[in-house]
Amino acid sequence: MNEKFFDLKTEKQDRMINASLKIFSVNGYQYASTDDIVKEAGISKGLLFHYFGSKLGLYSFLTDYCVRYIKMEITNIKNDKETDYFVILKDIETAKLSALKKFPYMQQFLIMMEREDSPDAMKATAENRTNLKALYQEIMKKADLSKFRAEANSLRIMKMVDIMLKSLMYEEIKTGAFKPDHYHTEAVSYLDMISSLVNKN
Amino acid sequence: MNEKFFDLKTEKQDRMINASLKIFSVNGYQYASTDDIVKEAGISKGLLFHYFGSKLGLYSFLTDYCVRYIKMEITNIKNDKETDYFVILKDIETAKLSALKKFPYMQQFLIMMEREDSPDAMKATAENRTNLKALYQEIMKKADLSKFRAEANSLRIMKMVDIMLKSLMYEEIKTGAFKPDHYHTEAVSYLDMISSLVNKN
Amino acid sequence: MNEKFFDLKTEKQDRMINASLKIFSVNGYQYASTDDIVKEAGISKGLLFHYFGSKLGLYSFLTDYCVRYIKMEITNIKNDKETDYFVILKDIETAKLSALKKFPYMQQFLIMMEREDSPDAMKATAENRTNLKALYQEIMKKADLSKFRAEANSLRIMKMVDIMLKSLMYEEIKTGAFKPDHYHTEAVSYLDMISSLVNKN
Amino acid sequence: MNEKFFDLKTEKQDRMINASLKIFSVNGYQYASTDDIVKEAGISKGLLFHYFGSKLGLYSFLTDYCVRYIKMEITNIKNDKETDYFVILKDIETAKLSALKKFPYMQQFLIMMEREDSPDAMKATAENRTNLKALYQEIMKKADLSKFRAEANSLRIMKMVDIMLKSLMYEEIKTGAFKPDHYHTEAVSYLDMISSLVNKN
DNA sequence: TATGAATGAGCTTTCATTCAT
DNA sequence: CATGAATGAAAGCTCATTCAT
Repeated sequence: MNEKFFDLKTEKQDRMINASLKIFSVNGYQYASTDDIVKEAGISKGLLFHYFGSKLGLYSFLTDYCVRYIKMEITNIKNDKETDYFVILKDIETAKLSALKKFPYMQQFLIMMEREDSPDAMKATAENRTNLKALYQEIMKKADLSKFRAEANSLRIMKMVDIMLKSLMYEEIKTGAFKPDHYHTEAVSYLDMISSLVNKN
Repeated sequence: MNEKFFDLKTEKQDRMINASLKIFSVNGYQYASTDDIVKEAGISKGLLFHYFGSKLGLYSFLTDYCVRYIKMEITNIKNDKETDYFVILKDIETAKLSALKKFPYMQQFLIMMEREDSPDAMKATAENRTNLKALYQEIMKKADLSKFRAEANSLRIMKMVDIMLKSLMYEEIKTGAFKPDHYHTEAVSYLDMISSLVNKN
Repeated sequence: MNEKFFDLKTEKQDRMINASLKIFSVNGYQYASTDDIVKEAGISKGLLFHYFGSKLGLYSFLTDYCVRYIKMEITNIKNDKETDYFVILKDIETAKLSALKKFPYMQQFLIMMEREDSPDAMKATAENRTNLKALYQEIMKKADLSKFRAEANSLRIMKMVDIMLKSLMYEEIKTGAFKPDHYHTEAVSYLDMISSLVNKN
Repeated sequence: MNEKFFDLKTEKQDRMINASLKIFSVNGYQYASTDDIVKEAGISKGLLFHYFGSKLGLYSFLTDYCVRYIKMEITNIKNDKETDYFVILKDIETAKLSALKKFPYMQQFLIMMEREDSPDAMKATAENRTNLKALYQEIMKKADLSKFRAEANSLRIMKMVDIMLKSLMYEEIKTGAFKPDHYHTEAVSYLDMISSLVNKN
């Protein structure tokens, strides 16, 4: 991408980013048309390609941008003392919720990114997907997994919970308008249930 | 579709079906090119359209075919007496495994079908998706959910398990060659673990 | 074409000819599909091409066949003594009417042939069109044009009448089912009117 | 169609229109290839579809455009006082002649349009064909048909003249290069002759 | 910097024609 | 003689990308 993008007025940057996130989130990489993106952003076709070179370049940039932003939100808010796996997860969910204020489509974009089936898009985002996963693992080092019942294989539990939360959000995205608060309530319900099943006592 | 397709030698039918399943599974509806399909099947472009009318017609046929096939496998193998939710699920997994012998890409195709984001493809498969879901629900009526611990909300548990199994397979598909046996072992491990957490005692 | 066509049973020959005439008449050369023709004739695709080599070859054969047939009908029936231009024309119309008994689509085919806009079809039928025109001119040599009023340029009158009759039939063909008797009545009305305007007294 | 077409330089608009008129006139709807049109117009494939959406959309636009243009020419030039049917017709012919200066293929296009046998093309032009016919009828209300001899059925005479003029032009178009002036002379000759036969005295 | 008209490779689909049986 | 499954060139159309202004 062309670094001069950051010299644009913040308002225009955000307009372009939000428009792109929206179109990619709603349609997925392949069905997102650059025509729709520039219409939504109120800019010209040429400008998009001037700054991002290609549709894939734009997608790649957005991936970077979102992962960086989410990392920041999560790093800021987390409570370093907490050791309960499920409580930490709930904190992360709360942090994500706050990221949606500025960029309403950011979460949807990240969820869609992980389901992307376009080979190009997958290649372009591989690094960031790994990146994000690493962050979660880093955070989760603090979790005290010894609280888990003996029957609960901790790796499997963690993967299951991860998949569960992503699917919940994906489902809401697909069945119409995604409502952050409703999702948050659902997510907490699941986490509480799993917690009561997995933690001792 | 043109019913004369079924008059072709079974070998050719299977070659066409397998090739289509493969290309659609690997690329998704939109990115699956009819050129690739005919190349893989070793037939001409015209023939494909002679039998299936359109790319969407082919996709629609495959959906029908797979759902019907899987339903048959599941109906045949299930043990009517069993009431344990997790044991029933394991029986279903075993049934699916056997379906893969003839059509290696059938499961992948069905998994991809449920994630399809092309509006056309979604419309064409809506009925079959509902259909398949109904079959699972029918089978699951026999499950005795009173075995679940009080903390386990049965609807949430069932949804979670469903998502879990699909994601497991999807993950294997996406990270290279899908190996039925490996998937099966994994699936059983998860089911056993969840069972031990959810069932009383 | 393959002359062995004439060794086929007359019934089959006629079935193939009638089917072809029908499909070409109704759709015109370009929109007539060989699939429709073989379906209508109850024969296989291969047979059609075995005898006629190509769609154009079939079309060309039909042109020949119809022109020859119509020439025969006209030659047989005409009254050699008649000299009134318009009476001769009415005799010809009556002769054409009788040709429709065996080949219902023959007239329509010939009318459509003259309007054909496919370059290939036009080239293939040029000779026969000229041929047919020559026959009419030959017959019309007997007409006593001195009966015409001075203001009536005989060449222009003849061309006008010719065009008029063809258009009348074309119109009936295009607006649904062509009814020979209705057409015949109309044609005679026009001929009578023009006669009364053009002939002296 | 995309209204931005009219923002293009007039020269380019005319180039695209003329090229399309030419290719459609010469080949008819079905045989007119979009490849030929863009080659003739010196533009890319994409541009054609950008402005007109589809081959049928282009055809439909041209129909509109020509009918509107011809209506304008006819409305401008006609002499409101004239009541002689044949003189009015000659005025119309003169008006048409002037339309050909800017768009040489306009008349040919309209003539071919009335003979079109493609179902799609026919549906798309039905309204405009009716439209054009209505204009002629409106103009012809001023004609004083009481001048006609008793033997001349006015409806039949008018239809005959109409068919005659169209066929004259069609014939010239089909037998090579259409020459407006030559056609005009021919048309006037026919009109004068018919006039002298049909009008009293 | 910003525009949007213009491009063309690549896709799905059609249909006259061929050829193994 | 007869079949019809199979072919593939050519058509209409899409959309990410370019470039003159």
